[in-house]
Amino acid sequence: MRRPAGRSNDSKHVVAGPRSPVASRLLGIAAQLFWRNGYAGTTTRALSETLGVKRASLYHHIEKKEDLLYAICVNALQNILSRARAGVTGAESSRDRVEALIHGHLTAVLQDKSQHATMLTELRALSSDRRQQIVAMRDEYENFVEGVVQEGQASGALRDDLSTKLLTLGLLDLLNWAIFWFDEDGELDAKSLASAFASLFLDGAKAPPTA
Amino acid sequence: MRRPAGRSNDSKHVVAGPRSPVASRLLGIAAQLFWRNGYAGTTTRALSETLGVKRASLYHHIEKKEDLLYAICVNALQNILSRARAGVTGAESSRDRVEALIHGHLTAVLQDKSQHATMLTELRALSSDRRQQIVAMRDEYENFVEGVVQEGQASGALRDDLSTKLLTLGLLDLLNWAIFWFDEDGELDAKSLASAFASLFLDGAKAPPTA
DNA sequence: GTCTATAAAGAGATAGAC
DNA sequence: GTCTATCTCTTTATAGAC
Repeated sequence: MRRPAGRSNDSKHVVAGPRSPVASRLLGIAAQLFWRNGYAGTTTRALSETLGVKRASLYHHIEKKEDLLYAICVNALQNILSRARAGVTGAESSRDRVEALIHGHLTAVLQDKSQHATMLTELRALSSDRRQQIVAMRDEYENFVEGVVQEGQASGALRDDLSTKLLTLGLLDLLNWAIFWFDEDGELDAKSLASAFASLFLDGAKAPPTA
Repeated sequence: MRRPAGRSNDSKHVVAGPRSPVASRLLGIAAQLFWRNGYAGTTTRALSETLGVKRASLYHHIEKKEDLLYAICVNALQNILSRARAGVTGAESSRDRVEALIHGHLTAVLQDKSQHATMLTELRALSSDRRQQIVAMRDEYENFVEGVVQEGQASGALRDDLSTKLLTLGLLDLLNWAIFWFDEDGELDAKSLASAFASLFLDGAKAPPTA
C-alpha cells in the first residue's frame, strides 16, 4: 500500500485489497473509526479490536496506519469523480448537467459517509508526499465542478454576476457537508435530498413571485 | 477551567483567562494547532513549544489538555450566537433578517476560523459531559437560525415548498464550511463574501429571466 | 494469515525547587 | 508563574513461532 494509486488498473487493489475477510473489511472499519474519533484519535488497538484480530495481524495487510488513511482518500475521490462524471455526461442541457452533478455528488458521498468525511477532514494527517497526491485529485474534481459551472454561466443558464469560483465553492459547501447531518435511516433519502438541494441551489430560498 | 461556562458573568474568564501573557495567548494558539493537526494530533509538547514555555508550565493554566478544547468550543459558540442575534435584532424585514444572519454568522466564523473550525470538527474529543453541554449550545444556535427561516417562510419571504429544517441545514452548510477555503489575505473580504452568499442563498444560482 | 511477546518511542500529567 | 526531573501509561511497529 505504499505506492500512489494513480489511475492504473491496479487501483481496485488499493480499494478492496485481496478478498480475504479482514482485508475486505479493513478500509470500511478504518473509515468509520477515523470519522468517529479522528485519525490521530484512532489507535491500532481500536482497529484490531473492531476487526476481531490481534494488533500484530494488522501489519500483515498494511505497512503502517497511514496506509489506511491514504487508501480511504484515494477511494473516496475516485468514487465521487467517476459518479459525477457519469451523471454529467448523460445530461443534455446546462441546467440538467448541474442537477446531475448535484445528484451524483450527493449520492456518492451519502452512500459512504465515513470515507468521504475522512477524506475531507483528515487529509492533514497524511505525509506531505501523499497529501500532495490527494490534494491533486481533489483539485481535479473541483476543476471538473468548476467547468460545469463555467459552462452553465457561458450558456446563460447560471447567473454570471457572481464569479465562477464563488458559485463553485458555494455549491461544494452545500454538497460536501450534508455528510455531517444526513441520516440514512431518516425520512429523507439521498435522492430526495439531492432534488431539494438542486432546486435550492438553482432557484434560491426566496419565495417565487406570486404573479 | 473545570466548570461549565454557562452564561454567567465569569464567562469572560473562561475565554481569556487572567491577563498574564501565556494565559492570554493560550486559547488562540491551541485553536490554531487543533485546527491544523486535530485535537488528538496536537501534543502538549507542541503547545508549550509554540507558546515558548516548558510543558509543565501549561499545567499552571489548565488542569488538562481537554480544558482548552472545551473553552474554545464555548468561546466560539457564544461569539457566533451573540453576533447573529445582534445582527438580526436590528433588521426590519424578514429578508433583511436572513441577510443579517448570514452577515453575522460569516463575519464571526471568518474572523476566528481556528476556533470555529475546531468547534465544528473536534467536538467528539470532549468528555461526554462537556460534549453534551456544547451540543446543547450548538442546538440553541441552530434553533435560532431555524426560527429566522421559519419566520421568513411564514411571512412569505422564503419559499415553503422545502421544509424549514432543510432550508436551515442548507444555509448552515453554506455558512459553516467557508472556513475551509476562505483566505483572509485574498481579494474577497468577509463582508463581500457575506453579501454574495446572501444573494446566492436567497436568489439562487440560476440566471434571472431576461425579460 | 494470525498469534504471543516485546521493543522503542511518545504521550499526558505531577512533584517540588526556585 | 516557570522551571527540571520524572512517573506512568499508551502508542506504533517488529520478531519470530505456529
